[in-house]
Amino acid sequence: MSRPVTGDAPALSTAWLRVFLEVARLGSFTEAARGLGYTQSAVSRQIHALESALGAGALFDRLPRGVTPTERGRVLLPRAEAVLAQLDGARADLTALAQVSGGRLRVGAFPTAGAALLPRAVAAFRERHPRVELSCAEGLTEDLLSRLDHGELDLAVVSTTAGADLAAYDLRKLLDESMYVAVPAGHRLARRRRVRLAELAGDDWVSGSPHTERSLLHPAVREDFRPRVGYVAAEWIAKQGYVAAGLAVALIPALAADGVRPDIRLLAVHEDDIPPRAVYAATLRGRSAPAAANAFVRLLREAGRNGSA
Amino acid sequence: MSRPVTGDAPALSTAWLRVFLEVARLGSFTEAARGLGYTQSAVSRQIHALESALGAGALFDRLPRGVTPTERGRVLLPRAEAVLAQLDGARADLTALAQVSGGRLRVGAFPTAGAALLPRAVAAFRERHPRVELSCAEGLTEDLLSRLDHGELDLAVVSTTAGADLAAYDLRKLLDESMYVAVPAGHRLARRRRVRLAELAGDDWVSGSPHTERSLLHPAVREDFRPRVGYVAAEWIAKQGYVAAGLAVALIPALAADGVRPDIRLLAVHEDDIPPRAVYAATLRGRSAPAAANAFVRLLREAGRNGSA
DNA sequence: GGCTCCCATGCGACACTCGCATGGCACAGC
DNA sequence: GCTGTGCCATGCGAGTGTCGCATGGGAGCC
Repeated sequence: MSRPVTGDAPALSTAWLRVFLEVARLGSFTEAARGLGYTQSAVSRQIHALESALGAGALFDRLPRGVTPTERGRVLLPRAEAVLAQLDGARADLTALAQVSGGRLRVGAFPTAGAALLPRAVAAFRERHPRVELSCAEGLTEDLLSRLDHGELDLAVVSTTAGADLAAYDLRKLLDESMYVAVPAGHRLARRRRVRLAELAGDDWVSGSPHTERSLLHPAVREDFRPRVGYVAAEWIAKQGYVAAGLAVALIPALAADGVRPDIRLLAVHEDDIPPRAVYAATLRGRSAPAAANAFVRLLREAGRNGSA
Repeated sequence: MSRPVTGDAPALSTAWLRVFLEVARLGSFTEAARGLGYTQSAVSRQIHALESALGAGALFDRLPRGVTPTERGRVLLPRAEAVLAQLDGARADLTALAQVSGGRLRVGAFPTAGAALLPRAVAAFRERHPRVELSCAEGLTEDLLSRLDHGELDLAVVSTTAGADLAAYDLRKLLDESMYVAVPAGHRLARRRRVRLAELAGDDWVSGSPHTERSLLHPAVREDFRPRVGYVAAEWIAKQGYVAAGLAVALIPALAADGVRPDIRLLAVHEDDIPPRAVYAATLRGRSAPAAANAFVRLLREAGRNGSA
């Protein structure tokens, strides 16, 4: 009904095929046995087993001075070689996977990770495992997890912000991401290293959305801190413009803190005001991760340690 | 030193591969077991055996609701299919050989067989076994046997004339070939069916060679019959010319008796004068003949029975 | 005619694979 | 929250297969 081929044909051992090829090459059961570490009787039996598994008809003519393949044997020869070649190829493929010198890896990451974390890990991965086909995609955490579910991604770099159900995935923590406030170089707090958000209650804010619920400011809002969003800009490069011009201040995740323009200062936000976000590498729950994914996670952690987080 | 691949890798059973593919297709050990006629435990063990034969690393992730191939499993999938396809192909090749619907057959025959015996057998063979690649070569018996020895022929149609050592071959008798004397229609014995050669002692003969030792006349020469070779012609068509013109008589083997021109009569020679030549199909001693060769021999025998011999 | 070389086969030991039954794990439903 | 269900893993005993050892038989060579 379903499978077109491979009916109830008797199974056979690949050892038989190896013995078959060696016998054909050497023209002798005894010689082949010597070469393969078998007894002559074992070779004789294995050839007999192969002959009967393939149906009536001998594969070798037994001559007084060795053996010669019959017509059937000559026909089987290239097939047996192809079979063993495929098996060798399979083994090679698998060892390549184990040594992370083959296969592919599809990584997804939330946008901020693309600033420094991901590029660093990708660069290191490309250098160490150049033969792995690596592809990176950007997306929001929810979207990434969905693509993970659909088998479109092997690994997703996500953060705990969204309400997504991370418990349904295997997580490996990469880093805790703290938050900064970007202020213009001439700001009154510009010399400080750390601030409480209440100190900035009077400033105008530039944010990704006019509604704080949908922006980075969301976890910071409380009674004594209701930020006034004076400007809206989604891209960090635009936010920088407003900040540098002295019009507003802005929140910036630590992962995006690299390469900020020189006329802007970054002040660490107290973790009681905005708790650090955990950044995870997520894989499907219960699924064993590809070796390449494990190697990539290792490099992501390194990148997280070396970078500012 | 010699073989590049297939080191001492552990052997594996093709049954494991079939089970592997079925499990991958159905996503369940239990379902695969049902379809293949195994127990679930047997499937579990076979997959485990395959996994350990291919080195560390699982091929399936065991989930609460069935299994899913791991990366390794996905890589192995096409390889396993290729292996089983090659095995199916091998089986198909072998059954084609057994049913004489494939393979090749190289036949050699001595020249006279090409007159009628061989063409008839070839025609019948081509009709019944159109997918066998059949080739025919002509040659003298000694030459044919040599080519058989060198593996250039699968089957040789030979006769006992030459001093060749037929005992070194496997022979299957096709027919006993008697000899005829060709005489012009107006010859004094033209109405006879059988003659003794002594009755033709006074006639001129046309023969393939001026020396009787190297012609068909050789076995006929004795004290009371020393034929006078008046004309020499190698080709039977030329001999016919001399005979039809009333200039000479000629010996003709039964196999060449077909299609003789109407102004010539053929008289059977008494077998005491020239003993019948045995015609054999020869194959290498001890070598099992291809199925196509056996079929061809059968057709040769039929052709020999139906033709004039 | 004896010798040698090669493959086939009976024998006992060992390993493998099977089915049966049970156990463990995770999810679903009451 | 607990039990039921579905799925895979595994211990056990029986049957089969495969091995090495030893021997037998057939064909050529000296």
